[in-house]
Amino acid sequence: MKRTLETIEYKENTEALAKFAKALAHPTRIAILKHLESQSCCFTGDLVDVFPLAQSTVSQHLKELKNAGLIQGELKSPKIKYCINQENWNIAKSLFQNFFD
Amino acid sequence: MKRTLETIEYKENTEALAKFAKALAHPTRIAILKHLESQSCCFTGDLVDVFPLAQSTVSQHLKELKNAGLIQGELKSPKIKYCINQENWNIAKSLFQNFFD
DNA sequence: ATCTCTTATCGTAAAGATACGATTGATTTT
DNA sequence: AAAATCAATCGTATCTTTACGATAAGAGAT
Repeated sequence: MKRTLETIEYKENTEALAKFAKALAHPTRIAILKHLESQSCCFTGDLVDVFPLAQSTVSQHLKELKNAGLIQGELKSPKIKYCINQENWNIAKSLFQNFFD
Repeated sequence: MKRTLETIEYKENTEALAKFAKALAHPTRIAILKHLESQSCCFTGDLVDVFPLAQSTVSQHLKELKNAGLIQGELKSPKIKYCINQENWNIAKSLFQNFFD
């Protein structure tokens, strides 16, 4: 992407909100989060069974959700248990709430 | 993007939510919407003055917001007045609300 | 030590997103 | 009719995203 020379300065929460929105900007990631909400937690393999996607693709989506802070993984060898990160989830929730009035 | 052969079937609201999230997935578009909320309405030119971006770039962001249904334009020659599309705004609002419990 | 199971990461290809300048199109003013 | 104004669209370049298969990495079991 050809970037403008000057870096744009956005208000405090604008970038945070955009970052969360970006994490939610794919139906598979929405579905993963819905699944985690209903199950409270689950393993990567469970998701690979649910979606007709390659294991590597699911793993990549999980990585993005993790980078956005919306989920966290815990090693339960040999599996990894993923859960919602409640703290950041609540932050995202209030950011969206405030945004929509 | 190398697409999978079978089209994934998501639940009713999953794609709609992802579509709205995608529209919000850029700080400039968040800022535009915030501006429209505070001003109730504004012209393209106003936004070009606010952001250090080319006129064509701002226009492109407006187009995406319009395609997502979050805003609508009205010709007030020779300008175009953009406003929030309240109906769809409320739909987006409730989708996010439900999603975050 | 080797094998198995599970998941992350690497390499890669195709499509999409983001930015710009230049041009076009529509309307209003001169 | 010509000029000016405003915003959309076109053409283009670059970066990012999304997908896959293949490989690596970690822990537990044999």
